[in-house]
Amino acid sequence: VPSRRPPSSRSTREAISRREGKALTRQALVRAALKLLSRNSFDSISLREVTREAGISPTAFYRHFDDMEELGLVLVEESFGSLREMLRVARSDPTMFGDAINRSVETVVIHVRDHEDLFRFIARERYGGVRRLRRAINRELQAIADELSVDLTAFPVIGGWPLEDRRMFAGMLVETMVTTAAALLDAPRDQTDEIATRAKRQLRLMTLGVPHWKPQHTDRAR
Amino acid sequence: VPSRRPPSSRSTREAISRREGKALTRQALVRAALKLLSRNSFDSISLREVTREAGISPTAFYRHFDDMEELGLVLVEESFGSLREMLRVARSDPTMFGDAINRSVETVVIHVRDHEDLFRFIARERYGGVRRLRRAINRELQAIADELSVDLTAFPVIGGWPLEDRRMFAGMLVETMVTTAAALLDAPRDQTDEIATRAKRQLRLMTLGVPHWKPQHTDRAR
DNA sequence: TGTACATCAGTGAACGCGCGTTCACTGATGTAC
DNA sequence: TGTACATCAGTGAACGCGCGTTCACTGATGTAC
Repeated sequence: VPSRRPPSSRSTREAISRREGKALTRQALVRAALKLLSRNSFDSISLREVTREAGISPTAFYRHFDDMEELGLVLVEESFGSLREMLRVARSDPTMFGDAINRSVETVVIHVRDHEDLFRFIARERYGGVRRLRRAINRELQAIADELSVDLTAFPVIGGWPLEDRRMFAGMLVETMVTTAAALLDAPRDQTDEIATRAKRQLRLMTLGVPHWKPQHTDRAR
Repeated sequence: VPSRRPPSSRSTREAISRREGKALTRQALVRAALKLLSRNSFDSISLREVTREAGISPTAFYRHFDDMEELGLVLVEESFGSLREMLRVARSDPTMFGDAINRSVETVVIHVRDHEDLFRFIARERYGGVRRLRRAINRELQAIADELSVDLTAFPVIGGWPLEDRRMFAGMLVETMVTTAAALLDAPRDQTDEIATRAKRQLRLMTLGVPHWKPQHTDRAR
């Protein structure tokens, strides 16, 4: 009668605490779900598929999540955790050269290739069939756009815009990045450059409009 | 033992040919699928659900489609059929006033409200879990963008751009429209104006960049 | 126009299958003394 | 340090259910004469 430790057991026989083991299994469930999500959408994968992929019995699932929807929300959290970390690193990476547009697009290209499952999940479920996931994802994207709108204060012309205008522009940038990521995921590798170039040109055109934009008056009383 | 004509039988007792009856049932299946798709994504709805919603037995499904995927592809075809018809009418509607941006956004707002299921299907399955549907939808969107890039020749500055540049711009416009439609569908009614205004401002900013864009040389030899 | 036969959109029963969830359980890890 | 007990992550059997698909069928519509 087998009943040993977690499915993703370390090859070395390190002593492993119950807490650590549980965390490992949970991670296995999350990774299993992300993997399955690259083929299907969230509301069509089953609890049993996830546990099978993670290497545990279906019933053990309930030790970690109440139901699939809760797993989905954790997926959103963890995906955006990774994404924010990437952005944080990218912002302060001194080895990146070139202007902001080229840098940003290249960053997206690299990270999409390195974390396909994660980006696919976000792109797919953003408009997917599960309301709470859509909400959670759009909330996170909005938060990223809001942070970006603060960063924009450091840029020449746009830095002087009122918050609301910077927010609009940040929204366009984030939107372009997400669309580009989705396009990269669905296209063969040899179209990578084409898609990246297209994104750069689109961003360039947007920035060309910036100096000619008349910021809206900050007359709060509408 | 009942075995009468189609589920969506005309209330009046008009004579109905076999061919017409079959077409009606097929339409009922398409409409049923679109309706179910507003709650779930395509790869999570079942053949039996669709037939139940359409009011026929599960087995009759096979008189119309080989399987669900075929129904999905028909859904794409018919959805874009309607969409193109809307665009055609919108382009030639003499009762629409205002500049192109306001007109376009207002057109999207009106049609999204009138055909929620249709737009939701396109937005949802564009990045959804069924490869062939994604492909089909993106092909159609590309075709719409291409048509638009021809229409753009009629506009002041942009009309002189080379095709490739107009295509890029048309792509941005279509993308903005799709995103706006998706946002409208997922937001409560009282945010309609806010979303529409945002779209108009984004489009305005893009067009401000146009006069300052340096069209790429048409040196075909790269 | 009437009759005999062909077509075929729709039916209901049946199948084997994977699903989510419950249950009582096991046995290693953790803790109290 | 050793012992006795508690905890709890994971197990396998079992359940009822909806699924996709097959099959032989029915009876109104369509067609040939």
